[in-house]
Amino acid sequence: MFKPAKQIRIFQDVVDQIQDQILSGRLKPGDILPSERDLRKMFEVSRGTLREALRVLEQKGLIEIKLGVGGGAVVRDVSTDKLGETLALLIRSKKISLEHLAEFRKGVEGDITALAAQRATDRDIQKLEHILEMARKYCDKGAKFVQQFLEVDMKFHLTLSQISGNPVYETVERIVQGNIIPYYETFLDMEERKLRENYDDLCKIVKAMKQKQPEEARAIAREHVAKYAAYMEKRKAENGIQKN
Amino acid sequence: MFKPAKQIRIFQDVVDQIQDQILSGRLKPGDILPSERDLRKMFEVSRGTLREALRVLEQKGLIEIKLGVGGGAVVRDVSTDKLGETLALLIRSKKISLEHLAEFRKGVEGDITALAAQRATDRDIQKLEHILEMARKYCDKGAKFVQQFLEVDMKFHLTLSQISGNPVYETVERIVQGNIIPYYETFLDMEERKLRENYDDLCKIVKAMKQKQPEEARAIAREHVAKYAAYMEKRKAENGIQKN
DNA sequence: GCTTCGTAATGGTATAACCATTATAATGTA
DNA sequence: TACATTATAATGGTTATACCATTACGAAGC
Repeated sequence: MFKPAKQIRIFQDVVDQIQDQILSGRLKPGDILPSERDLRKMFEVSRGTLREALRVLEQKGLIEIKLGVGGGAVVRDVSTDKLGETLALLIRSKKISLEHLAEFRKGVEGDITALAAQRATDRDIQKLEHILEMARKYCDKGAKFVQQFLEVDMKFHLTLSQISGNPVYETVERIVQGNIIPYYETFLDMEERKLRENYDDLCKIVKAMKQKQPEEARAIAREHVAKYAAYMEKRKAENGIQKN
Repeated sequence: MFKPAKQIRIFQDVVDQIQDQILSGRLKPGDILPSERDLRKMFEVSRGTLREALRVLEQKGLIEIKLGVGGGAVVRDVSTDKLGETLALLIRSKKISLEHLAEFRKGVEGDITALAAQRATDRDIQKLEHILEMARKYCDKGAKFVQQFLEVDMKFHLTLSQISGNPVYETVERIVQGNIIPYYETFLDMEERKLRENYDDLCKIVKAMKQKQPEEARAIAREHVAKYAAYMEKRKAENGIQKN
């Protein structure tokens, strides 16, 4: 019937107030909040309580703290970093396996590619072809440049997600890549044949996009991801056996 | 060449130590950490510093604090709650629109349904048919039971994500639903005809699943979501005009 | 055997002091 | 004058201590 008359935790009230100011846009990225000692007076709380509130806001990714004179809490642009961090926690705690993530990526990458194929401008295609050129360069240089090749491959897919025009896909792509890559990076000794195969896939995707065939592009992208995941899984298994 | 000799922020070291214990499984969900005063002594830090560390861990969703005797920091099961909260921040800060989220959902829901169609056991189908029954009940009762019907619809899709066998999809489904529903709930006056149409879609999905036709199921699911989103967008627009 | 109430453990808050870092201004030097 | 050096003060980071609020548990009383 009634709500408790007061907040149980004062610092939570401080968090809410500052967060509202940021999300409503009254505090913009780059703005610097008053010093802890000044804020303390405004909110009429102790410095410890205020600092607990700042820790929460910092952890939420809404502010970052700078030291020294003129330092303080700087309002950040709300970003997707924290989403990635939380996902990493889920992976580390074995709630989510890399196989599951790879399967998810297969679907998402397909959707992204199909959308991109529908919406790509000539300029977008040019951008992709430029990336393809770089990919080819590293591909020709042989197996020693796997690292660089894979970075370009990453860039390719990230660009596709941008072309899709949907920030959700862009975010998801970033998060998934950021969490899959580090785990696979141990097995970077990809054969040159595989590299070439990978490169050919990318070319086919761009070709399908040019011909405005979204479903064709989707199918290639799905296969592309599936092949990559399967190969990495194989290597992982081999490596696991070696360890015993 | 060299890293700084010490952590700049002591509480961060405390956070890392406790987090490692949790993620490695040495601290399990339900375990209670020593009291602040005891932890303070173990880490050899002040209580304020320790509390800042606890705030960070709490915000990460790794612990929750209980008051009173026998209270303290209880280790939580690493969950997906925080992912949803962060996404909510992105929506509130206008980085992501509901249209974008709906488009994303269309793709994901399709993938989920296709996977579920491949992997559903007889028991899974039974579960879905039981949900369908409830949906039909509310559907027959007419437009006054929209709220209940939509809850069942939600349950249906969540169950599909479970059947898919991939926790990533389950997580994504939960997050997306948790963020789309509240924004649409304002326009709950759905017509009975729409309700029936919605119900028919669900039936068709189950039918396709029974016949082991994943691609058919995918197509229906995609259309289903698209229709729903379009309808809600229409209502939102109407409502927006009324407000002027 | 049940209720009531006191007690102690524990998280939440406040205050005051000091340390570490850093931008800026003051000072010194070529 | 121009540049390097040093002092100063602002600001976040940490510590110590005390007190308040909440809550489980057991003792006292009915």
